[in-house]
Amino acid sequence: MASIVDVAKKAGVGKSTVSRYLNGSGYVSKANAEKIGEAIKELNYEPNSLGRMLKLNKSYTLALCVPMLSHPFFSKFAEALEKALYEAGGEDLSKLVILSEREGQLEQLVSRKQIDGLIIVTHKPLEESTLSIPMVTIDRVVGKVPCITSDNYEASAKALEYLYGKGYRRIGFIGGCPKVPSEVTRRHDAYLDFVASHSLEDLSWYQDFMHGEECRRADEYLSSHPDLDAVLATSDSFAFALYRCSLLRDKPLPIIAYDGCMDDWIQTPRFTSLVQDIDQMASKALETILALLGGEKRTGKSVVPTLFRKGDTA
Amino acid sequence: MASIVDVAKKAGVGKSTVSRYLNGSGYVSKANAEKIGEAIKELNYEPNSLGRMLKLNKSYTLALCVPMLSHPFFSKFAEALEKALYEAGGEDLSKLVILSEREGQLEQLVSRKQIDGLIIVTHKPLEESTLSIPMVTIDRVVGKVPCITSDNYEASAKALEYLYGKGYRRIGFIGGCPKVPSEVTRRHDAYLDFVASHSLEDLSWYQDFMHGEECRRADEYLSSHPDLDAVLATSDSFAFALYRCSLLRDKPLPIIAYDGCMDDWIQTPRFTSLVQDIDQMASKALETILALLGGEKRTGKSVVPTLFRKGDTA
DNA sequence: ATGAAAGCGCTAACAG
DNA sequence: CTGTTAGCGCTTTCAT
Repeated sequence: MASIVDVAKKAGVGKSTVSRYLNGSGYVSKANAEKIGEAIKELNYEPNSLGRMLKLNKSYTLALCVPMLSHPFFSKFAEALEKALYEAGGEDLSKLVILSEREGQLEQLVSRKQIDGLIIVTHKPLEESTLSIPMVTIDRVVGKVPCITSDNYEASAKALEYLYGKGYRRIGFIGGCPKVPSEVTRRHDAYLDFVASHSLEDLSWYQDFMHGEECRRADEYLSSHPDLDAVLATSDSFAFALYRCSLLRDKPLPIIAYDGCMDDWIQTPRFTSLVQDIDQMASKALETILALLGGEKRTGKSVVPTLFRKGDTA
Repeated sequence: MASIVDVAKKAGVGKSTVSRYLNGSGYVSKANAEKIGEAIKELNYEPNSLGRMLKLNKSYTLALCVPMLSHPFFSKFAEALEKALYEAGGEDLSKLVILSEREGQLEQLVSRKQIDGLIIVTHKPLEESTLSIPMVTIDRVVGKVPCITSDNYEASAKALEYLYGKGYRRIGFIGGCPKVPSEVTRRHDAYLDFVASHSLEDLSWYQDFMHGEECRRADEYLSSHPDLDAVLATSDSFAFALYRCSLLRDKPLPIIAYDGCMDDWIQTPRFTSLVQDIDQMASKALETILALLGGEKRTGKSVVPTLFRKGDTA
């Protein structure tokens, strides 16, 4: 495996000249540039990133931490982020490592210098040490850490008004209540404001729960609220669960679903959905973390608009 | 940030002793071990992986290359692999980077020493240079590269016999035909053998296609085969598409679906499915690549049994 | 059992 | 514009 000194030797120059040539920093004479280019080609030289990493004390690696990669929203997000990172280019920094919520793993990766930056979609408590590297969150509120989110309040309000406009009055809400400060609570805020301002009854189910329990929760919800006219569900899973349970009871309940992530796989029912712009959220997250990595100070939240998409369920 | 020499100084020993202490290689006296342990604690020392990486010329990073991370099968696989990797432990080597099929990216990562091993689920043509590092494939056949797959032939045969046993005679098959040698072609082999041995008509659709076209393809398939009794679909998406299209035509067609990956999100219909044991495939893939990394020679394929799960669609 | 020393491949002052 | 030099933090002979 040829190294930079081999190239330098072959081209008859010093290795710093080769380094400059490689990085475009500093000047290299045309003549030398040419010789170096040839040497590189002949030797089939590829820079060894490990050397640069050590020297620069950077791993050229970003980590994405998700609660559950197999969840359609998170896998879409991860996919979009990976794509955005690739497109952002840069000689190196083309690696995205995926992590699940786990005790200590993130901390170790950080302290051992294996990752440069962190994108958090989890709602797991954070160790302080993690905070020492550039970080951005999705939805989650952590001190002054930049947060990318969607217009949860406005989108929810719009959906609820839509249902109201259709004449529904017993309008429900089902969703998981995060254990840590998060922008997604704005969806429930919108619901509460909505029922208050229209003098409607609060028919919401808003609690902490685990992925996988959606079906049971939806069933319990319908049992305790037998006379709903329509529901705003905060995830595709809840929407499907509600749809199914309501169908088994008698009529399919009008439903608006957050996300609408599964349309590529499921054609029916086509839910009326509040579609988060995952691509844009990923791009903004990346843009922010790259800025942070570049030394810029960033803080506060960045809001991405949500798309209301009419389907068949409401 | 404390380095190994700081620890050595504080403990009053040489840095090689600290290194030995850290790696458990070679001997270090009880007395020194204790002093080193204290120094590490006091300094809050964490080894910088970058140094080790350069020295050992290893990145402690594995790459997983998938066609589409948002596809339920692939995201489940990635999740399982990440979990298996974490559980395999090892002081370092806890990183999994996710890559999409893309021109040149893999090659660059390899030549720049940014990944040590590769798990391939894609059907993209491979550059030769990529083959220079340890690699394992899922389903795909590439020379002597170890391949993890499921018992595609037997599982398909069993499903087809099941349909036959139910009295169906006009049994169809729909699936994508990979462009490169792959174990999944065994599913179609099983179908062809099945219709031949039972003197049935070959009613299969088996062509190359793109993700996202399932619905249109299914519709075309039903148009050209209006009198099917039942179908074996090689993916959840095809199954859903068929289900939907057949429903719109008149009767819901009996369907058996490969994968059954979406049961966590969709409760209805519950497809009768051939469920691949993704966790086990991921574990085997990891076990194999770690063995390869450890210098073992491995080759040939490793077959994981598929589960036949009765649902409501057949 | 241990320390000194060399060196992995690269970048970045610095002096020319 | 360019070469020399000095490390980045770690592992690993090799003497002792």
